[in-house]
Amino acid sequence: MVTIADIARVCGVSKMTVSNVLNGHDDRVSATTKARVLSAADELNYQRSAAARSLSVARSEIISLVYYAAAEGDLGLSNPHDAMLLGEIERHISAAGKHLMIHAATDASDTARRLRSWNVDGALFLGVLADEVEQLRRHQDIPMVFIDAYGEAEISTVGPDDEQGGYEATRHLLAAGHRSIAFVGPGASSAGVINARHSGFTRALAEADVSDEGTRVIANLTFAGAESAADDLLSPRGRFTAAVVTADILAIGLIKAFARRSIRVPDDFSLVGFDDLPIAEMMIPSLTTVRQDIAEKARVAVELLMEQLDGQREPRRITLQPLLVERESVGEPVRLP
Amino acid sequence: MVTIADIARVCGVSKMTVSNVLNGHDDRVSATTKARVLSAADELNYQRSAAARSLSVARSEIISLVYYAAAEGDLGLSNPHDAMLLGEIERHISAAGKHLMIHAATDASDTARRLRSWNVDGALFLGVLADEVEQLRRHQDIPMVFIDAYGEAEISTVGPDDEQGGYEATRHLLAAGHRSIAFVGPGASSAGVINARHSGFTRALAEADVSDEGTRVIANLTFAGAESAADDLLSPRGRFTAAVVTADILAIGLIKAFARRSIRVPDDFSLVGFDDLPIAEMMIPSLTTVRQDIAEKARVAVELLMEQLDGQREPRRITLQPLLVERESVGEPVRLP
DNA sequence: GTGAAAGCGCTAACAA
DNA sequence: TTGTTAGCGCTTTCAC
Repeated sequence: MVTIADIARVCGVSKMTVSNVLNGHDDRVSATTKARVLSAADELNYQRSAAARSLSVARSEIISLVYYAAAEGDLGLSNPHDAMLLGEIERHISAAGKHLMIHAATDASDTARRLRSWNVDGALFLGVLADEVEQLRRHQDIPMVFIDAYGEAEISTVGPDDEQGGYEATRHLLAAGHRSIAFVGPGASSAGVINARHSGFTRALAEADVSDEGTRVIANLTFAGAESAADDLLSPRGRFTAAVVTADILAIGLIKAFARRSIRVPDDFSLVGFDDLPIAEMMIPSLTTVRQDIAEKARVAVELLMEQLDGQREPRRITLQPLLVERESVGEPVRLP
Repeated sequence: MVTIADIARVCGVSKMTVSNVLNGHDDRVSATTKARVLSAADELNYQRSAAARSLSVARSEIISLVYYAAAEGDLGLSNPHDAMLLGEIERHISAAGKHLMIHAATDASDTARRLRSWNVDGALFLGVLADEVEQLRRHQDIPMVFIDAYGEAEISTVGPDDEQGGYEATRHLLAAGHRSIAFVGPGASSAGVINARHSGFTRALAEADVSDEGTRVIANLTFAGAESAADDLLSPRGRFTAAVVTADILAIGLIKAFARRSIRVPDDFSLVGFDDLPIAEMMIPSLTTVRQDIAEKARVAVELLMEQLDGQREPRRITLQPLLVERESVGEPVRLP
């Protein structure tokens, strides 16, 4: 391994001079020695040791991305949304000259330990758990930004305006003439995202003077979940003519489950999804859905983090406007026989 | 920040003793002091500095996952396959007590630089580029495992047996009675994966005494790509009755494009995909496809890497057996009018 | 403009 | 069983 000592020897200067050159402290070194050092560094293919630097300046230039994986062998990172987000985040972190570590976490203290271990400069959190933030902060008070998180804590967050998304999805169905609209999503235990979307749903119904009684249908984000939700939606037959579905993947499952029951979308039943996954466009029928701008979300998340790294202390909460993408899964209401 | 010096002071022992305790060098320390040190460490909420340790032992416990993102704003990590793989890899790396850094890379020397910077213990490569390995190794000779990579280089690799996959997909169509079968995938410039699958395709056709002349159809993995491929497949009408498609996502696009042209799958045309994405099952029709066991791939990749970290020098090439998952997208051949 | 000394937190090697 | 010394590669401080 080649160190600044090697360069110093080659150039006949001290380590300090080399260090100054390499760090751009131009005022402390003559132009000629600078050139000499630089070319020697290049010659020797020098690469600064991040660990050594980190140790001596007490900054690591590492950003951690922490995502929460439910304990049960469930791989937290398994959907296109997360993948795209991660890819975008990596770009911005790299562009800022920093390094990205990722890890799944199940509990806050373990997470804090790992962040401290590398003296991570800042962390991005993906998923739930905003309320564990205090516990985290107690151990490790570094800049943190929470993505798609809900909670009361005083933290920087980025996420879609889910209430508005739920509202717009519902308005769209109402505008198409639907009055018997279900809200399909994971159960109560789940994250605030769902609740926010549900609030928007409720608001839209209220505005239209439509009751929301008995409209909430629980469905897990699995095939089986879609199957059983389909049964719920269709019994009794004609109970609902449309549904706001909290995830495209679930809407897709529903379309499938409906097909098994000879219910066609949108002819017999209308659906609005959430996310606008790449496949939403490719489905038959293609999915009308509420889009999140993932690239924008990543950009803002990193920006908020950098802001804090630059000294900004007050947390900021950014909500991104959702966009309703109209495609083929919404039609006029039909009463089934 | 609390260091071993703090613990040493509290316990009235030397730093060395603390270090020994913390590293489990039980033979060098009495049970009682060990207990004292341990409880003090716990008390003070001590966390070892990874940077300091890395510096002193010349090992970082960092594994890098490098994936290649084409230059053009294309986010390398955007599909479920990569996301799931990444999630699984993280699990294994974490379980092994190591840390995972990820970064997109466009050229080998940049990549090498970053690996050296953190003195990364080993690296996993996702995607192409196996042939740049020599260039990488020249700069940084650490354990490396290439996932889904093709090339001549002497390296450890994990990947599906694509030739076999292509073979089985084609056999399946032949068995269903098809004789006019196309092979649809990205162009020649693309990775070896495609070529391997194509070899399997050719082999199956040859065995069945079917000519493969003019059977290769080029299609980019985009919507537009699927559209134009659909045109190619259907002109002249009836040229093909089935296709082996090198990616589920492309097969899905094709189904859609076909639908626009009133061609139904599998009634009018049969398709076999590759990957078995989660949505493959959810499509209408659900997709017959060649599955890769992603979790297994991740497991093996990490295993190969650990092997090398443990001193194993000869590279190993592991191919994973593909599994043809029969679903609804293959039917009997029909000559279109 | 340049350099020497000290120290970041840790551990390997050697003494005691 | 425990402690001392030295050093990993870098930067900060202060002197020249």
